[in-house]
Amino acid sequence: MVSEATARRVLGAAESLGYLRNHTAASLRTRRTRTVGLLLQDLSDPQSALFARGLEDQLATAGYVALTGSTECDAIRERMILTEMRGRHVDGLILAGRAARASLVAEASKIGLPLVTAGRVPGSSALPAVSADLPRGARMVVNHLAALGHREISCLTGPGENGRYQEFVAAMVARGLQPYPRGVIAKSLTAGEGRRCCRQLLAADALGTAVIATSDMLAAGCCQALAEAGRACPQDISVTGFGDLPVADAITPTLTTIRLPQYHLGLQAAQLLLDRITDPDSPPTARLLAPELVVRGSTARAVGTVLTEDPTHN
Amino acid sequence: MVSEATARRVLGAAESLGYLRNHTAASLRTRRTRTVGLLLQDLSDPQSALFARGLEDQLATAGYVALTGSTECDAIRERMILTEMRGRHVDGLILAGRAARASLVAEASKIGLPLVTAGRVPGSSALPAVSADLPRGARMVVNHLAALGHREISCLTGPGENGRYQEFVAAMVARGLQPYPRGVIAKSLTAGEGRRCCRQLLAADALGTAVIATSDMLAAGCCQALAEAGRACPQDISVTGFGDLPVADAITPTLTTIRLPQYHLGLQAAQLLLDRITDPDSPPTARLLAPELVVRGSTARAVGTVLTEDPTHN
DNA sequence: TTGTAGGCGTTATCAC
DNA sequence: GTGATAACGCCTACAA
Repeated sequence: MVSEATARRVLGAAESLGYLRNHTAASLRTRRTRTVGLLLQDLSDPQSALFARGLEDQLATAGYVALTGSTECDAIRERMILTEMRGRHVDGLILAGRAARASLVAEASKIGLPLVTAGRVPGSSALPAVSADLPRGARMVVNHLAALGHREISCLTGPGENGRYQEFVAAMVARGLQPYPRGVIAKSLTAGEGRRCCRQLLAADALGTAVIATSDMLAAGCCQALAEAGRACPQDISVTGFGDLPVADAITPTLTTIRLPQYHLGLQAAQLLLDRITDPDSPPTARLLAPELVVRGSTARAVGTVLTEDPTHN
Repeated sequence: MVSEATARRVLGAAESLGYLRNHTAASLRTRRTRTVGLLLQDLSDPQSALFARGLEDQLATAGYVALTGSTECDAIRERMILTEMRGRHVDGLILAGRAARASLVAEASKIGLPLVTAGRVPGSSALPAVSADLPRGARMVVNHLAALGHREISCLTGPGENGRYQEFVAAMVARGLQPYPRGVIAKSLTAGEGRRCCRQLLAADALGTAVIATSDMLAAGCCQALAEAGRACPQDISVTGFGDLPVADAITPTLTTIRLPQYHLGLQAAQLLLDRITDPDSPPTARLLAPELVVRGSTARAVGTVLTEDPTHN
């Protein structure tokens, strides 16, 4: 109706005159706020923050912003946050990580808003979902250790990491190994707990030649316990982590671990939600993102072993 | 005009009927969105995330939410984020950490919105501000080391940490010490760079009996370099960090460091902004929050020294 | 005190 | 195509 160039000129002039479209009024009229709600357990968790940053970046490309609510997996908080977001008429919701527990997913679904879950193992639900390929990550670790000649591998896990632990067990079984001994369970995902559990395994002489920890913090604690016990890592015992937190590169020895694509998960979650908002009837795609094996200094050949395969190949 | 109890009953009934006040319409009418903008360098930085979480919690108590924008200290991004937030009619702005550089503060001020800066050393500006008491943190570290008998103390710093470094120098001078030798400057705040710089100091035999690092990550790298060089920490050399990141508790030895009250800074920043929104003419208070010395395993008495004062007292 | 109408700034519709 | 007009849902001022 009017040439592209002219349109631009007008818009430019408007802007230089200080005009800014009133987003609030537009939202009221169009019933779209270009705002989405992000529910996660705790924004201050570094992995969550990385996810949130990815989300922010992708949403920004479409003129969207996120409202973040930390649920702490508490029903009261969840209720309040959901109410707040409904009142603010968000265009969609993202449930990330542990916050995406069944009860919340159910409650959020009832609202009838586009919904995406992130970082949860895709279940039976027919929701769009993004998550890291945990089974694959577990296989990468197990294959790496197995290729280094490790046969007696213990496993250290903690609260909320049972999914990861199960994947490790499955990967070991697939490789003809079995956890040695049964997994040890920390009370929290802290270095202190990793240290304590590792000491316990040491005392029982039940470490094997390698320890798989289901999170980097536990692995870091493990390395501390080994150091204080005078056991050399990786010469005597190999240790692996999971997550590739900043800590992985900062401990001695540097930690071999699996890098989870948190930032990328954020990008993808945003895109999936934007797609859903644009076309609510689009099929609920699930996206699985590949993790990455980062080989550093905490893994080495099992003592008295000859290499038969490439430990960096998966 | 109507009794409190009745009002409650009506509101309760309304809610149970599924009524929710339309926030958008209310905002249009009242010209208040109960939304504030948070500009920081990078939401995925764990310290920033902790701050953002504090902000979120405090804002929530007043029915406010935050829109977060990661500026990366890039002028283009800053402009876009500011425009977006103006368009969305945020009620106020918070500039946190490195994002609060002079040019942005100036540009944001022009908007004429309530403004609070956080995590920057309070300058001459007449803006409300919250920040950690860096000079005090530096004194705590220096006093701790001095009380342990350390006299030859080297200092390791990195990009963006010059303020902290200056505080350390001042604290040392105040204690009658001088940095030994001049501070070494890492190219980034990573363990790798800390390792590299520490190796350099080791090679030049210029470490002294203690190393002050201006961030935990550099300190962690330092510990790695010492371990690989066979120098015992803390028996031969003490190391201190700054920040109390998760890594501080996960390395060997555990790191003596200064805990910065990031979460609390977030709470306070939110409160200051809410005050300013309620009464724009209130005086621009500046709030200084006390850091905390966390003594762990990386500091010990300097060799051949007798304790003359309590190193945990400040 | 109680009720009602007008307007916040957009956008979408509907005549022309 | 183009231009006027109503409506989004709430708040507030003013009239009854």
